[in-house]
Amino acid sequence: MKRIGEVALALGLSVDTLRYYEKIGLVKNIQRNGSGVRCYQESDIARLRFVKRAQKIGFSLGEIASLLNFRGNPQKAKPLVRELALQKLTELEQHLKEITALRDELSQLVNLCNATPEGCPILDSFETD
Amino acid sequence: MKRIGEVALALGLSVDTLRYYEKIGLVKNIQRNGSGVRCYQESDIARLRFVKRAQKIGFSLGEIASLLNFRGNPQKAKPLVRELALQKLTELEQHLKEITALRDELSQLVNLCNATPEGCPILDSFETD
DNA sequence: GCTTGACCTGAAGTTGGCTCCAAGTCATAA
DNA sequence: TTATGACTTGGAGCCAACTTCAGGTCAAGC
Repeated sequence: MKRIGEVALALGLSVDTLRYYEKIGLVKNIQRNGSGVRCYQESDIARLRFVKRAQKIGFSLGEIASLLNFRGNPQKAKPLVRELALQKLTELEQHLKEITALRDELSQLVNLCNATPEGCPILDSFETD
Repeated sequence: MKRIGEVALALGLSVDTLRYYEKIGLVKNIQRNGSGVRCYQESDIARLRFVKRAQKIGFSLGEIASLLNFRGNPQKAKPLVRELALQKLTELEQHLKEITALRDELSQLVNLCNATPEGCPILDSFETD
């Protein structure tokens, strides 16, 4: 039965973020004490850890909401979760390719810049087709 | 002397984007005809191509504005541009590392999922510390 | 003369994930 | 008893890079 400040500290989230997660329905039915103060149960905190971990993997809060809904029914969930994970994996691979290409191109420009005594080959490269 | 629609089509940008670029000062002093219609000169279009190319390299519009200002003075610009490019390169490398780590972790989860006949190891992985 | 379509403007809305604010309640410590 | 500090709320603000909207002008074609 932790209060919001303790939970925030424990999880490395801000209290505003915790309230925001509640507002968008990512965590639900947080108990309140007589004064209206949120009292997080262990299960709520586990849910929040789930959110954090899934977010770190690259899922959006919307996708995490889906994952959390799947959680109630693991048998039904398996293929759906697998599909979501595969799709996310594809996105990451694509993202990776694009960034690698950018990195290589920029790296080449910087090398060129080192090798060129005057003028600015980086700016020049933007000028020509 | 092209009109905004032609330029948009030629560059693969929307007319709204072109007007937006003008609003934020990324392109300046676009001529107008008697009716107030924008008339883009070749130099304006070159500038826009510069913007597109720099954006593709991963520079933000703000950074591109700086680059464009440098352009007037290539000698002075060189070290500044080099520094900006190096910094961007570092960012890209960092980004690359993070995404690779995510990719690997998710990939492992999907493999585990393939190898596990029942239950959902992906969801399970979010549950435990 | 009327319609169509491209253009104009300033302002507001969108996205995701927070972050901050003002104004108020409540329990505890000095 | 009063001051502190953690909590409450609804709502606004933030970021980038657009996108959409409402309402208006203008030139060309039928």
